[in-house]
Amino acid sequence: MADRPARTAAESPRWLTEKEQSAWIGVALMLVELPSALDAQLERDSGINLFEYFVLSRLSMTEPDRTCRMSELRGLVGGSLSRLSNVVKRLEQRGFLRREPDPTDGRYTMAILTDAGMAMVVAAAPGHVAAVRELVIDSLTPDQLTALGAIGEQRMRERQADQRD
Amino acid sequence: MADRPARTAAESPRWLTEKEQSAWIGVALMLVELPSALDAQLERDSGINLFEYFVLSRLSMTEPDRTCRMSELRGLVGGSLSRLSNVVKRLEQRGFLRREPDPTDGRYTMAILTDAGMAMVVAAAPGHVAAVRELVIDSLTPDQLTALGAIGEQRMRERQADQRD
DNA sequence: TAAGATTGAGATGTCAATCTTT
DNA sequence: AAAGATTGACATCTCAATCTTA
Repeated sequence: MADRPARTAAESPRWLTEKEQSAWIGVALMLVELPSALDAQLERDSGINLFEYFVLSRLSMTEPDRTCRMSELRGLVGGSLSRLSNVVKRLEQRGFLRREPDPTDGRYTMAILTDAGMAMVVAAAPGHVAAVRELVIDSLTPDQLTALGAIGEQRMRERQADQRD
Repeated sequence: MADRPARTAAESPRWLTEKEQSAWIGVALMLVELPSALDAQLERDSGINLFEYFVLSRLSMTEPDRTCRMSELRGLVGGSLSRLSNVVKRLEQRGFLRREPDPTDGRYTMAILTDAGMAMVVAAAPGHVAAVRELVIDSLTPDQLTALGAIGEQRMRERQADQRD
């Protein structure tokens, strides 16, 4: 993911410094391991995966009626619209949310959290939060948390610009 | 992924504070978006995905002979051994590495980077490094980089303990 | 025609079961 | 029997093509 290949002469993009490289390798490992670990906890304890939880959780926070257009929801959870569409279909089949065309403009689809979906989020949250604490938050110093928060915010801002699908 | 569900009374695990929550949502978004973005660049420019690149890259750094047991390599790249096995099989079929049983102990499999594999890493690295800079490193302050590095390192240490498969 | 959303085919990841060597 | 590695079945993600409404 990072790392210069042994050594080569000609091409010189700005290689990573030692410090950058070791930081990046750590991040890369985190990218590989964190999702699996959080997936495993949720799957085991609640029967849903991380992305499904994230979708339900974000939807549960939309005011005032836990309802949201697919394209807005995509903005809240990241990833592609087709991925979201697949996941939402699965969640609908399991009764955690339902979809309705937007009365205002039939091109939009509204995703609406059901009571069962809300119950699922409420039931799954404690275990998930505990895992997030254990694997990430509680191992950070206040300064690190601040830094991470800033990184995250920036990421969220950049995301606005993107388009996929 | 984080976030308390509206509000509930009884169960009180240590919920995330406002600050923790927004930091975590940012990280969660990063977990969703970064791999796709890096995957896309590598796939487009070099025909391999992020995890494949990571495997080849880490193998290219093993001294002195770019050779490594599967189980050691798994430690270098994270993830499960079966995932690694699948990826290595694909990379072998494409000629980027080969596998041989360890002469010392037939239970081990050695993964050996071929010249073609080395050439692939060398060719793919500049574009990948540029993407890593653009999407991560260059948008961080020195403090943030330090923090991220610390998180990563810790992750690497914890990983040692894990066992999967 | 364009925007939003969905679908289907193919690639990849996961989990449990299996195989090989010790 | 145990360790290391692989396999196969199934779930999920991605990309391109399609469908619907405006």
